[in-house]
Amino acid sequence: MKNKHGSKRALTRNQSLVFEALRKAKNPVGAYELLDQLREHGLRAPLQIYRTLDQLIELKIVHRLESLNAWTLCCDAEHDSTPVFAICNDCGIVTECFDENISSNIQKISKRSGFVADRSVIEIHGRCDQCETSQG
Amino acid sequence: MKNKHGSKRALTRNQSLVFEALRKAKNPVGAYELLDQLREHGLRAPLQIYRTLDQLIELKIVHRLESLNAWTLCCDAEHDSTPVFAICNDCGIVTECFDENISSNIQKISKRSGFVADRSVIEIHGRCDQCETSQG
DNA sequence: ATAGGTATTGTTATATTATAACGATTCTAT
DNA sequence: ATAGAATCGTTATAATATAACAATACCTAT
Ligand SMILES: [Zn+2]
Ligand SMILES: [Zn+2]
Ligand SMILES: [Zn+2]
Ligand SMILES: [Zn+2]
Repeated sequence: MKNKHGSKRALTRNQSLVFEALRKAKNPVGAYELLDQLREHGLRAPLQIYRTLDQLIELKIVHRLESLNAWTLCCDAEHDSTPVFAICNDCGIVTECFDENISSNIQKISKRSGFVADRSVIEIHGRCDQCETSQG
Repeated sequence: MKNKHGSKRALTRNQSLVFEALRKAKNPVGAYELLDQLREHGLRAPLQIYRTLDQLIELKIVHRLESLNAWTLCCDAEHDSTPVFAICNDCGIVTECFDENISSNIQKISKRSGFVADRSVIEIHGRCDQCETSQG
């Protein structure tokens, strides 16, 4: 994904299309919903979407939400720490946040059992502030 | 799932079948794999499996691993706190563990943004102690 | 610039995972 | 026993994801 100079390569056409679709969406988007939206721009097959999403994940600008089967833009291209996603059951909004302690606790819990962590999935379901206050 | 005395009801036939299949498995099992195994005992349709799994989750004796699309027995029927699953990429073994701090951190991270947590998914992928030490 | 090899992309087909709809059966309370 | 509610079985179908291979673009050395 990087060119020979190590700098970031511009996004390919498919990558840009998927990126823009995700950027315009309020909430995470499923693969087939992306496909529907991008048909008019020439994407016809699921694999074109899935491959592109994998590439954008590799580039660290997109995350997959495992408990939703959906994808969302990363809030910030630079983080190394494990993101924590807060997912609202009502409005579907997803907030990416970080917590030093959670990351270090995962390290600890891993070391305790000799487990070497690689990738963490942390997805909290509940109700966002807005839904909580507006509807009781 | 509880009878009128509030005590735990015995498992139904389907529940027992799925429970036993999970108990015998070393690792989490997918719905269609369960279906294959239980065909000889009279289960024929995916819904019979999915419904039963939902019931066992409701009974808090089974967990679903969101990042695997698979299910596993709970290590301990009594916990209230959020389980943390360590999933080995190599051998597929899944260890359910707990960490007071992680639970309280999730509370904090939630409160910070007014989010009210409901259900947490924490799944750590990596290599288990055994795979790590045996194969370098 | 051109040929040859490599990596990426497009396309078709298919696999895997999950749910909708509805009738049959069982359970529950009177 | 009987009516209503809940659960279950069955068929069909929806939703999500990948395998296989051909076509195209890309890189490298001449
Ligand atoms: Zn991020
Ligand atoms: Zn909300
Ligand atoms: Zn458990
Ligand atoms: Zn292992």
